[in-house]
Amino acid sequence: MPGESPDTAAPKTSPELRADARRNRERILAVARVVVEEQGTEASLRDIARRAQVGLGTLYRHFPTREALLEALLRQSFDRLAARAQALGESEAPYEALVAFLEDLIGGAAAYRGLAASMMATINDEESPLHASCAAMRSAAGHLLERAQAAGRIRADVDGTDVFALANALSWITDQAPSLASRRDHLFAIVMSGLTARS
Amino acid sequence: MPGESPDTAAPKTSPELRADARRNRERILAVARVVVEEQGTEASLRDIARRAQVGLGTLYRHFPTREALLEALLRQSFDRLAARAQALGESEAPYEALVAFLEDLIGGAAAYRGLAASMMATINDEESPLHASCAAMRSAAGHLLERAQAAGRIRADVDGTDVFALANALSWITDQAPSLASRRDHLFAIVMSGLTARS
DNA sequence: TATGATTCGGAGCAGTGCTCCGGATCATAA
DNA sequence: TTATGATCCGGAGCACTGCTCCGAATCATA
Repeated sequence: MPGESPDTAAPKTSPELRADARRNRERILAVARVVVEEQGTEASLRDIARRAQVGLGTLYRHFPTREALLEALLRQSFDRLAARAQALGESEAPYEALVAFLEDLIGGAAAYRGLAASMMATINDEESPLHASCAAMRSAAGHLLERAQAAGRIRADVDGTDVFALANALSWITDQAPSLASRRDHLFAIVMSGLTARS
Repeated sequence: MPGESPDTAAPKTSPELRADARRNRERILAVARVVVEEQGTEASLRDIARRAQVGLGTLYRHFPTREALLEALLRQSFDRLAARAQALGESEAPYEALVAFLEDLIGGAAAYRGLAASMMATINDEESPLHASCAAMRSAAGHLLERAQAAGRIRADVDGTDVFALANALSWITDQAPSLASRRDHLFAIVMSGLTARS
């Protein structure tokens, strides 16, 4: 039988999950979304497995690390943000486009407590599953920044990482002290004012 | 004996620890300082007890909560910062005094990883042992802010909590991404620029 | 030196992340 | 339809965490 069907026996790159596996994967994701919303990105994985009526091993097989699970939860949001940046890149108002994108980014980071920290961690950790999709979004956003700088609206001595870090830092403030949530827009305006180029 | 010496027999507010207790307390603090420097504010308390050659119960008796231990580690720094704010309050340059204080605050928060988060937590948690000493420092700093605002150098629509949150957020950035440590002063300048009053 | 209050130390409980593998489940071929 | 074998599941188990509790050791005092 060695020569029978070498091609069909070849390692499949996307192995078409078995029916039960597919079901479990989706249940885990659905439950994870709820639990992470409740407990933040540091939610108990055991709890997620329990509430998904799935063994702990099953969860770890589908999502080997916590970041892998987060990535599955967030990929859609990242792609949406990247697309948003792309769309805003066609806009005629560079500064306003950047502001609109950052508002979106900061608002998105508020979805899960601890998300800002997770995103910051991807800056240095190239191995993180979150790194790729997050970096893609950051690079798309980089265009908006450069355009606003070229238009003379944003000071030239900042880069995309600076702005990304500041945006996450603002999200973090609300994470830590929910009582400051009402100040978020105000603090954002202050930071934007600091980023503005002076003549 | 009721009338003998009611005062000396009265409940002692600071119960003069026993000799061995005093020794242990100091050893724990010394070790904790090292371990927290290594592992951050989330350091393993068991590890601290082990390295202090002390039982876990002993550690918990002297410091019932993690915050209590942190408070003991930080009280001196808080007092120093409060005194610094007081001293700078006499200065003739309100804006420069505020900047100097904030630089000191941010630099201090860099001592332990996670410290910025711990300080932010005290804003809402009045029960935290850190709350009192931290609030004292904040109020001392409040004067510096008001003076800079009265001098027309800082915009009037921010309060002490806003500035405190922004300062901690800057410390947090370095916490999360040590690679951005070199940008800290730059990011601080940007935020200060945002806080500056425009004519 | 004996007594009694203080303090110590770590066993124990419930939780966490993560690994590993015997057994159940599914797809497929007969 | 049934048997076979690859795939996937589930949870016991390990090492760690924070925290409590109480018998035993230690200290101060009479």
